Amino acid sequence: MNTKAESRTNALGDRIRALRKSKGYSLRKLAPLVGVGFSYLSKVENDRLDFDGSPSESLIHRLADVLEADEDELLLLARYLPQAMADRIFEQPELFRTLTELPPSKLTSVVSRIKPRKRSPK
Amino acid sequence: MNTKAESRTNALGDRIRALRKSKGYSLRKLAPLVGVGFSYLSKVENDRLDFDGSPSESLIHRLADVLEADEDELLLLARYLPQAMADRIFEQPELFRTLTELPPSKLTSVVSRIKPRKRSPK
DNA sequence: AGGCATGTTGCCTGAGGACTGCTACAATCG
DNA sequence: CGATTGTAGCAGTCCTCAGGCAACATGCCT
Repeated sequence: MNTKAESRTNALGDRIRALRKSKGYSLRKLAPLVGVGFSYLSKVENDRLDFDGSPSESLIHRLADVLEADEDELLLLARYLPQAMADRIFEQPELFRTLTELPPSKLTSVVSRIKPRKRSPK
Repeated sequence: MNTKAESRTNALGDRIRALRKSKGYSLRKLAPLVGVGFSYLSKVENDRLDFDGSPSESLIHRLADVLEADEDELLLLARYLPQAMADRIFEQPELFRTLTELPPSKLTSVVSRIKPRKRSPK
């Protein structure tokens, strides 16, 4: 009943919109800078693409570039694997299989041991 | 100078061929069981697809099925992320970013601490 | 030798993805 | 008010992917 469209949280679009606004760009301004039409950008931000899926990886790339954002963050929101991550994963697959099989809580604790930082309250 | 074709080690094709032979299938026997033409299978095994890339995820799936192989293993060889892994990664992206940024040796040691040993025969 | 099963390769095509490029419309604002 | 902005629909384009097909080579068996 819901291929996507309604109800889906849409983190990517929201993030892009926020970035765009923070730069003071309108859709019509930004579009040519990343080489697409403004109406397409609108659809991206609202997660209203004709088909089901994300915009191309290369568009994400250009957006990160122009909006001076963290490319990997955007890639992940669009459900693309950043290159560096992909390399590591496919290089040591079993290792990551082990990790993904861990219960989330344990995984989190393991990582927090490695990397102390990362807290919530500001 | 080398889009791919030559020199690439081709782990996926080799693995599929091994599995196929171990089941005593010829290309022509196996092909209909996974719903593709035998010549396409040959290309898959030899990594001679027209373009650069892997066969479809769904073909990998059917191959794992028919050949009674570990699906995730094949998916990873074909550079597809197994669903479970993808879910975890996109669910907790920063966590995996941290992990992939670790030097390989450290990552390995961390994991081996979690999972004692992959070791040993029954 | 012939025949047949097997594997390899090059060209071809159909479907779908990633957009373009309009157009029209509603809301906002200065 | 007019100008700017965002939303939406839809036809049409271009390209890549995934696989099909026919022809070819090679081996093996009696």
